[in-house]
Amino acid sequence: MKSTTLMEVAQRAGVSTATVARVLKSNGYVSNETKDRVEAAIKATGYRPNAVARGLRQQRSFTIGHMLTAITVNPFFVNVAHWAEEEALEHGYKTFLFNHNGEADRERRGIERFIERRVDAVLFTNAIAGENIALLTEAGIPALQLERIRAVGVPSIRVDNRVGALQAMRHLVELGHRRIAFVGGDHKLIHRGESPYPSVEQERLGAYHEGLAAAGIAADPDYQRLGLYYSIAEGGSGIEGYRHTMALLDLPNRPTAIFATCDILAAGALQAIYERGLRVPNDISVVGFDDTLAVNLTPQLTTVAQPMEELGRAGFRTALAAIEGGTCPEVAPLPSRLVLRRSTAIATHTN
Amino acid sequence: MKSTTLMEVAQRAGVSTATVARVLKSNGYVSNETKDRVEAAIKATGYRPNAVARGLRQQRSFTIGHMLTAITVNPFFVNVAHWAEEEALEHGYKTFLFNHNGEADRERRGIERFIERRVDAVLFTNAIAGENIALLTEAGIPALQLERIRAVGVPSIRVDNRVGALQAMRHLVELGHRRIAFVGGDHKLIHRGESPYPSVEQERLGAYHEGLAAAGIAADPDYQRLGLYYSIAEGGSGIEGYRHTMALLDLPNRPTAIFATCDILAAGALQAIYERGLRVPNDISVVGFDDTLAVNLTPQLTTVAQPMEELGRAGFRTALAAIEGGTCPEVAPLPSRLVLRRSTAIATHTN
DNA sequence: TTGTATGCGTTATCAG
DNA sequence: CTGATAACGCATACAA
Repeated sequence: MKSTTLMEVAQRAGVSTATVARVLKSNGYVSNETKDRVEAAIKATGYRPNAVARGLRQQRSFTIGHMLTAITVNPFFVNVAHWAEEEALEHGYKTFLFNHNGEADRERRGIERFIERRVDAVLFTNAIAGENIALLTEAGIPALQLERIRAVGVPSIRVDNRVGALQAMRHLVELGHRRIAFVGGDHKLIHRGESPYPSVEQERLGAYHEGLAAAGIAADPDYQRLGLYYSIAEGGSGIEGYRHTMALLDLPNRPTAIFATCDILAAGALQAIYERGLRVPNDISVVGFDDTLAVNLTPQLTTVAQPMEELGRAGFRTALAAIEGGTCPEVAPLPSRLVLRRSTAIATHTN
Repeated sequence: MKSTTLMEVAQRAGVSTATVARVLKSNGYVSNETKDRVEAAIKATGYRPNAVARGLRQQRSFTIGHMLTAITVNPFFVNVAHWAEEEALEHGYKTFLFNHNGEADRERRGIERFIERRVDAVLFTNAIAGENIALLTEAGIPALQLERIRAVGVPSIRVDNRVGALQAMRHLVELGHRRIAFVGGDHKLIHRGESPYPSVEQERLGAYHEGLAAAGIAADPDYQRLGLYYSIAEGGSGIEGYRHTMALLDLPNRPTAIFATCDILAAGALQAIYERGLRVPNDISVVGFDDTLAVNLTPQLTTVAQPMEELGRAGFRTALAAIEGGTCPEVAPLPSRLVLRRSTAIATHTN
């Protein structure tokens, strides 16, 4: 059953395709009488515009590509993708997703697909390699990096990790904690490419030290555990956080609070603590980062929320501005913020 | 920077567009000499086929639509979507996603978008309304229901919920549990439309009773809690499971095991149990369903895994068969299976 | 083995 | 106010 075309509608209404197009876009002059006839014909035939033909004609597909790290591994990515899609929808756009799984080669292939599909712009959450982004630039397709900067000169929307992390530290300090551990990403392992800004990892670790210093607490290297957030190959479980936490609990003077800078890491931490027969938050407090798994963990996790909705929405809007305006507007970093739940409490055993 | 066209490649190679097309699709006869010239021209110009133009010409967009309930709420949906996308990729296809959030009206609008984009087929995980699917059929676009059947006469790939659920029940019984509670979806609240098959909820509840009967255990209505899995409006937290579990724990003779037929429900159950100061699995065992949140919960959850990868992959393959063969092949129900982790143990306090 | 020509469904320009 | 007509980039039937 072939779908109706403009031509068929025109014939049925006894007008030309140009006239049908005019009533469809409600621009240009059309007499009310013919307009009614055309609208009747449209209804009668169940005509639906062909976006493919329009894309070819207008040299614009009303489609963007969204390159993601691994949508099934960290819920952060689904959320950003979802809200970008939602914003796109409201502007007549659809998005294509692609997961590079941390492999530069896959990222390149994904970008090639995007180019073939003639997407009007590409969002990266997160990019891997600058030379891949360059493929887009060569093709005249605007690119925008969300959250993490992997290539200089490519526009981006960053997150202010510092505000939220500082709130978390202040919160713990106010609860009387002084032995606060940090479980987070290792800048050297995670950061790629170059950037004029500090990496996400540097920001979070920096805020940890800043918070410590503000409270007059000396940093204890034993309390600082750096590594990967999760292994994509291992399916994204919290095993990394589990291992770090076990090591922390084995310390002669174990921490009374743990700041894990990813909910997945925090999930592993909670498992380790539980296994040791300790209770959160009575024996030890835990703060996460992202606000993804948080509500589903036991106990519900106090965590630093990332602005995932705004990241996605602003991401699309900015890309659209680049498509239409030719230039990509600057966007101020989006703030993170602490969300209080049930995994933090007044410090006990503080010596 | 406009992208190169076949025409430009042809001119550069001193041949016609037809010849370039021939070497591109490596069909038809092309002399080695011209083939080399054309390939050189392709490389030199950085030519990339225009999928939009091809789509118009071939009356095939190499794109499918995937209608989802709510991708950010239940990780089940991301996983199915991801694997369908992955399989699609391997066949030169891309997918468009759309979340209807449980609203029939949104589903209709999403389908209209799919039709305008001229997708070659649509996957539903899960459909809401049969009359919406009919829009596709009228447009000559194959539709396929995954996991849940909401419309008769529309092809589907189902999951055998019974096998896995029976394994779970047998597992609990073997551990000595006799007071086993069921926390799950209410067929009357969740099932929509009509189907020749029992609903997912009926299958799971049926297996519960079957497992009970096989062990010679009388079903206790107090142990059976039915409702929604989660509220999309409430952001998909495990609050439903939390409430049911609290009620179960208040019972004079509380259960020693809970079979929650969704990991989100189980997450809420774990929170309730924790809040009451009981330990899983020592004081009470918990089994979930889906294998989504399971690895990240505390303790890691024993759960009935759904075949999400196969559902997605088989979903796309079957849709492709429908696109190319005109008819949609039957697919046998995909099995679910129990995955053992750390939330189940030998029953204590069994009177 | 290669080239020519036509049309896929729109939109946009131009003339009437 | 309306209608012809020409692309958009590609694939294919048909000629040569």
